[in-house]
Amino acid sequence: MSQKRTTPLESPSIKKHHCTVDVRMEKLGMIPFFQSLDREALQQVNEKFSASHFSAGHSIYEEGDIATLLRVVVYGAVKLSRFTKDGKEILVDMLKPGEYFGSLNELGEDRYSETATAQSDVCILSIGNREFRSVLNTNSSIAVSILDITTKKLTSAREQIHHLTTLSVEKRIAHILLKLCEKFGEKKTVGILLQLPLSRKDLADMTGTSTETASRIMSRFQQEEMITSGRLWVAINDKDALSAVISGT
Amino acid sequence: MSQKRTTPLESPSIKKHHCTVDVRMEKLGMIPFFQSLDREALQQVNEKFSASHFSAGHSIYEEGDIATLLRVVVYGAVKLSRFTKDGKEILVDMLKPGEYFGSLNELGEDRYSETATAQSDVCILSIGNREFRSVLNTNSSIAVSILDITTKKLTSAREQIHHLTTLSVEKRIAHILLKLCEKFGEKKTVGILLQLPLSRKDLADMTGTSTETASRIMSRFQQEEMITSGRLWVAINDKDALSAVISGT
DNA sequence: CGGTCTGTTGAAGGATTTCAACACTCGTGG
DNA sequence: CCACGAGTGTTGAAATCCTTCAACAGACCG
Repeated sequence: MSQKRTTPLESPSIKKHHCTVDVRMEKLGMIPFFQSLDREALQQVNEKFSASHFSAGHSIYEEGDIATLLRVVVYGAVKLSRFTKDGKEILVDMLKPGEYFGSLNELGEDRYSETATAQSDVCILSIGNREFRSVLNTNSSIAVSILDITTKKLTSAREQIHHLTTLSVEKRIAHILLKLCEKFGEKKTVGILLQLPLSRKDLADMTGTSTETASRIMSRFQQEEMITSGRLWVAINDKDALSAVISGT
Repeated sequence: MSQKRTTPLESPSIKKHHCTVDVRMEKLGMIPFFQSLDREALQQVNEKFSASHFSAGHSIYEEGDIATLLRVVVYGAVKLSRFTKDGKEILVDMLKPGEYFGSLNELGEDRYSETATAQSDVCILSIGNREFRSVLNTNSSIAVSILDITTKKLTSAREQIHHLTTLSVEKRIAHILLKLCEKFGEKKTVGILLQLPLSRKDLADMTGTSTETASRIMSRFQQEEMITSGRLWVAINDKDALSAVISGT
């Protein structure tokens, strides 16, 4: 077993031609809430979107900016987070291709309640808030579909609240690792690699703890061979053991 | 100033005739997401709902039950909460008349992710999940309206996560008091009375702390005359002072 | 007027944060 | 090509906020 730790993550380079009209159509069609549309309706919707790219670490919009666009991740991972006055970051959600974010507000401008950052290099489609609402109004199946997604996110947020108030930091980290595993996991020769750049600070911000505590716990997990981890990457070796950590005393 | 502390809350007795067809129509019309309907459409929707009553403290449904009904609070307050294995309760939301709860799932039964309890005596309207989805599909304005509400709840849940991970217990309690004040507050001779039965344990469960800590902090607030409180009731005297607690060091 | 539910207060103990110092990785420019 | 520096990860020790355990007081109900 090589101890050499070159980053095992996929190269995040984006080929610009990813966002030609045809590929956009294909991507839009893959998005859960557009799956009910036929090709013609999809084409109509497609014309209202415009594409943009951001490289890793760059901000897409910031908390407090006036919210006008609804966006969809086409490629890469987007991090949603909030900041305290003294600069501490709280990680709200981590999005993968097919998920929406940004403004879904009623007309009359609200402001973004969180900051969106490109976690890796990303490709984004966006549409004006106003236009999207007219799509929703003409197409109730899309509205219902987005409602379902939002309801699930609400349930998940409430689950997180539950965890924050009842579980120890160790269990919270075990849980978030399993959750990320389901969403971003990719089977490799040994274990399941999380296909996104993930620092100790990101983990800490997701579980509401300090970088140091997250580091200590990850070290322990690694010693017990549940995970393997290096600079900005994590692989899970033993899901069952992590589950056991959560249920244990 | 009388130190006598008889409960200043409104008598929670429900007159049964509250739920005659006419009154139901009136109540339904007041619910935010039905306001776009004309009288005829409202009547059609109304026929699909059925009414029920629960007295304070009784369970409406429990976490894990099969979820088939969507419900709307007509009168009183409903508490949504979750429980840990060892019985600790986490308060997820506190609902007032006009708010919906229960199942909003896709067909193919899911289970309730939380327990609903009558916080006071309550009157509830309910409708089958399946039927409600057909209402949504024929009436996109309702779907959009519910989507808006759910989006707001999601934002609010995320704000709570933010608070849980960055604020001290004292600040979290100050914050929840202000939030409850906006939702359930009623101006009285002195201060603003929260129009719902609210124990120290409820406050603790909302802010993710222990009953004792909540009690200590409420005592301090009362000593500093920001609030007045007795058995199962709280009145806020000085909102600005509570805000100051949140922003302070 | 006793029992139960709710609220209060003290003291000990524990989980986590904070402060501090150091090691490692990676990209960049000399 | 190597050295440097910034970003990231690790580890120890002290400090702190909060929980837990325990005992008791007051309010409400039958």
